[in-house]
Amino acid sequence: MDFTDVSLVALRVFREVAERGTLTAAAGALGYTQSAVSRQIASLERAARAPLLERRRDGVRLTAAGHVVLRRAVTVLDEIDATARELAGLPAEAGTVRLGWFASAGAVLLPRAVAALRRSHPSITVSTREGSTPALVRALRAGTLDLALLASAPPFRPLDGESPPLTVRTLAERSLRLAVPVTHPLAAADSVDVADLRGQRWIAGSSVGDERLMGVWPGLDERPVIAHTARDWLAKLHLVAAGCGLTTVPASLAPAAPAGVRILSVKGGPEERRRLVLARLPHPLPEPAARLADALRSAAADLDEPA
Amino acid sequence: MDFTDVSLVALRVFREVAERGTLTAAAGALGYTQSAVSRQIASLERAARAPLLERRRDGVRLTAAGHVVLRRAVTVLDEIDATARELAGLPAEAGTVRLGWFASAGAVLLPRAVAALRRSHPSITVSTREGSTPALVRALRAGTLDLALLASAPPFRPLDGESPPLTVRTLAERSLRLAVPVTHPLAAADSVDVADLRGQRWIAGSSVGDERLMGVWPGLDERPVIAHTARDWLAKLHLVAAGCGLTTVPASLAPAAPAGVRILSVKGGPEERRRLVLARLPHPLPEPAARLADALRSAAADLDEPA
DNA sequence: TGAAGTCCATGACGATTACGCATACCAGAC
DNA sequence: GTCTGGTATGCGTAATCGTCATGGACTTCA
Repeated sequence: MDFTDVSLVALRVFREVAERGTLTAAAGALGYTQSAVSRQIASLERAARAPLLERRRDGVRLTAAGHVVLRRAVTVLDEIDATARELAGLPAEAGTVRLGWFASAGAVLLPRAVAALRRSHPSITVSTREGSTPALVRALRAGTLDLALLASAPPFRPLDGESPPLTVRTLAERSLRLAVPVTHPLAAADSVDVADLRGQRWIAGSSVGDERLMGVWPGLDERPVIAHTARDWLAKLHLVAAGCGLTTVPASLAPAAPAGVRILSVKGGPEERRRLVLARLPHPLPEPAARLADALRSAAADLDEPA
Repeated sequence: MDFTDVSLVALRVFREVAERGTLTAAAGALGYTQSAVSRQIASLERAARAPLLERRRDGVRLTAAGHVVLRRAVTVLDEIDATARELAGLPAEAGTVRLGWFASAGAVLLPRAVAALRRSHPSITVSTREGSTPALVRALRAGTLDLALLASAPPFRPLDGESPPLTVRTLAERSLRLAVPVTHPLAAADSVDVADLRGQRWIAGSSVGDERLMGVWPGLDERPVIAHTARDWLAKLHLVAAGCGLTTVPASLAPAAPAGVRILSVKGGPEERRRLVLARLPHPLPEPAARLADALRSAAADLDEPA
């Protein structure tokens, strides 16, 4: 079995695995069994005469050979899909751009930029999906996304160690904010001191295990009390409005705060800088993607100006 | 069955069929049965929801949809094969050029150009194969060749009706010549009159059926006597040397005439112009192919000068 | 320290697929 | 008619590929 005899479904499975980071997840996404995916990958590795995945506790990562195959597989599969569209008489998908975004960008920046783009370039179709930073980074590498809106915190590491490195452009850099109920004593002032945050009840992000505890003000010198955990921003903010606790929010989310919530800055501690960045593969960007990138940039700038 | 689910072997089979012009020939080349090829094509057409081949008495021709699929298939298969090479640690085949040639070019122009190129650009690898004009044209379209050296006779039609049209460059245009044994009465002069060709015995090219009878001087007002038929130039010329008959030769072959053969021009009839042309796909040429094209051009020019 | 959860690999089995063989069909040459 | 190109197709067999079920390695939690 030579590599020239690989099957397209094996390549498709491999791309999905590269994007999901897990055989099991890829199987779910494809409607296969984990077993089937495992076999497909095994057969692909046999054809390549080299391991393509490095098996780790929490899933898999691409090896060097894996990156080679992924890059090629993406162009092959894109070509096949383009053929299918061409045969079906559909216009080439030249006018669409695929954007991935981290949840914090979904409430304000994303709708504004997409609306602006629809006004200025009505012919461009934007399709987007939400995802975690690693998922979006993998999707960029797998060629499933053109652009990804990501959050980045100090020490502003590169998004992944792979090569070629992703191109990253900072759209906005502002300090982390605090969401408090308007009924809360702290809500009286425009800003609070970090010392006043001791003993508060917090609404955290994903349950636990995340490297840093999202939602709780970083660097507190106590073990925080987690009253609730929620991934969804709307839920989080309404929990805050209901007086269930405090939480941190990126400054860019401020315009979307519902009634009953005040967004404050926090003084007295180390500055907590947060970046909103736009990432993409280093290759030249297709035209519609470049236009969307422009729209995102100016939407981010507008966000900064009036503040 | 969607087109996105085609199998690579189906694409490979299809490319081979496009190149050979016949299911049976493709089957032979691939080591398959004609039956298997027929089924693969049928399955491909089912996936494409459109006939890709037009069945004719003497084989098949690509339909419009067939051309779409062929173009895509070529890039897909090339990508796959490049992946295989990359995985095997082989250098990308960037330094090689594939040339096809019509038999008349094989004795003089081809060896000279390849030798010159080896001197001037030793790092370029040239791989060549001989073939009939339609076979070479199909191979160009199937992406199996970068360049093709072809013979062309009035009325100098385009090589095929397909689009995009092939790029054709004339390397040399000279008149058809006549090969006679040195012992023949006609060999006394430098040229013969067309009237003297009546009643001669001829050595023709491929048996028959070819649109025009190769080897016999065109336009004779009699039914020529075919003494022998031979496709191979060495055989033909030695048959001439042995006094078995006369035959026509392209002027470019003159330097390769063996002892015992004289190459004469023919006066008194309509001028019989023959072109030696270099054909390729209209896309930009890879660097090594451009160098070989240069070498062929100058070899052809050198051939013309000293004449 | 044991139970439960994550992940991937693999043996057994069944359904589908894809091949080769033989044959049918069609059209042109003689 | 018969022969010689070509393609299509019924049939039997062998290989492929999915699912199911299980096992092994490891982490997390009580």
